[in-house]
Amino acid sequence: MQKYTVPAQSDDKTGTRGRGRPRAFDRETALAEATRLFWAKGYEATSISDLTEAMKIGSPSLYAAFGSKDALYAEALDYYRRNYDAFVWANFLTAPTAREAIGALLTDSAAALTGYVADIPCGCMVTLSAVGSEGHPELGDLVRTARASTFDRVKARLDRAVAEGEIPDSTDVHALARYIQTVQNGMSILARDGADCAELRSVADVAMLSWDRYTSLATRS
Amino acid sequence: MQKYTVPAQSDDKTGTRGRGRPRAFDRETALAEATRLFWAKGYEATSISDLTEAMKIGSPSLYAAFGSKDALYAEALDYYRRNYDAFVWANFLTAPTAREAIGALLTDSAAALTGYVADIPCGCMVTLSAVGSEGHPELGDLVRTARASTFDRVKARLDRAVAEGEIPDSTDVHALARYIQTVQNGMSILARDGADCAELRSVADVAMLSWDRYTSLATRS
DNA sequence: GACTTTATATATCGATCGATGCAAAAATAT
DNA sequence: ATATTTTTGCATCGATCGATATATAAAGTC
Repeated sequence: MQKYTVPAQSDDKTGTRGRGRPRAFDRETALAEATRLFWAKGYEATSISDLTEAMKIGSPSLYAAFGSKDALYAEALDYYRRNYDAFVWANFLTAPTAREAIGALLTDSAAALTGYVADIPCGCMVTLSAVGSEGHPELGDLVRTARASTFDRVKARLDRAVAEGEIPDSTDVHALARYIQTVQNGMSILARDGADCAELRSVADVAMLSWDRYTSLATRS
Repeated sequence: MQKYTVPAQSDDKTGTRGRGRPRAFDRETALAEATRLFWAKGYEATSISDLTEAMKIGSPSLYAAFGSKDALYAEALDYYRRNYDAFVWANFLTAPTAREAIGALLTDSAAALTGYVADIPCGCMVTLSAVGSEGHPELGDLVRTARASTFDRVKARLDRAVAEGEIPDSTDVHALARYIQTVQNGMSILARDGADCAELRSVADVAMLSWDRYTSLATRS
């Protein structure tokens, strides 16, 4: 049922000026290339020409397979989530305590955002996306929702920690979750500007000191 | 010596189809409008048409006065620095202790980045600028340098605090400064997504707990 | 092997991009 | 007043934007 297959390259060294259908393309591979391009350059700065060159297809194929630039970007965001979120969230989700979960989130973010774990662009595609500032309200909502999911996941974990008695009942989990989100967001910008993994790790270490202090305060106004 | 003046509006309700020179413009006012537009929408998403409309001038006037879109953006960055940096840095620079300086920086950032102190776009123009990701290396260097200045100012203040004995000699001021920079950067992204001043203030409060903990550790490996 | 379907490359669309030539009108000088 | 300079609005430039029409070659069907 898959519509786009790659038929063993069908060597197009024929003298016929390449017209028609000399080569098919793999949709997922093309989407991967588009994702990297959007990730590295952003939505506005990435043109259809850039995309077709990187995806090694013509623009009609792009539009037939993805519909529009907007729709392609939306699919790229989903591809990013499916393939790269685990780098940051895997250990968070399995950590036994909230402290270890948050620590893992920041530590793994330091590694992932600096390209330390794989050959990927620096910084988070979602965090650094400027889409939606004007002219693309739907995509703007999409990336804002994606950014909010970081907060939601962290806050849910903190709520659980309160329920389990790991941290005091009086803890302002909303403020603490916002703080974690802030630190992780900030790490993306530093990573984009060239900060390395060790530097972001030290930031994560310092950030966790607030956790210790905050969760050890028995009562708050 | 000023080249662009505004001659009391020279009411152009004349029947003559407005050709020629019906109105002069104030360069600084036009630059202010351009700055707001670049600030709110970013470099790529802001077109010359957007600019000329907001600045209420024709494109030839824009190019005569500023040279190019790149040059205008560079001037807008400078205008931003001249007019809005004080919101964030004024109390930092005059605070007697490093702790108060850092606290003021984060607190004032919370207010400034959310438009609490003036009718300005949310988030830092420099921090959120995606310029330089491709095609504009010179502007990219400019904004990266501007972003680095935050770190430089913070680190200089921390070095002074060490020299004055406010914080221990063994403090890793580089890591601490990077941490502060990270938090402030992250606040810009939250502000762009609609976080309000109170929320960012609570983030600043949590962030300062790391300061207290970090600077009270007598020895470090 | 001839016919139909599918998906591609070429070429190009109208719109808009950043950037200018030109003529007219305000400001200035004489 | 007249001439010169300055600076604008109008019109438009070539290039590129996102998106398509058309023609052609591969794959599928019989």
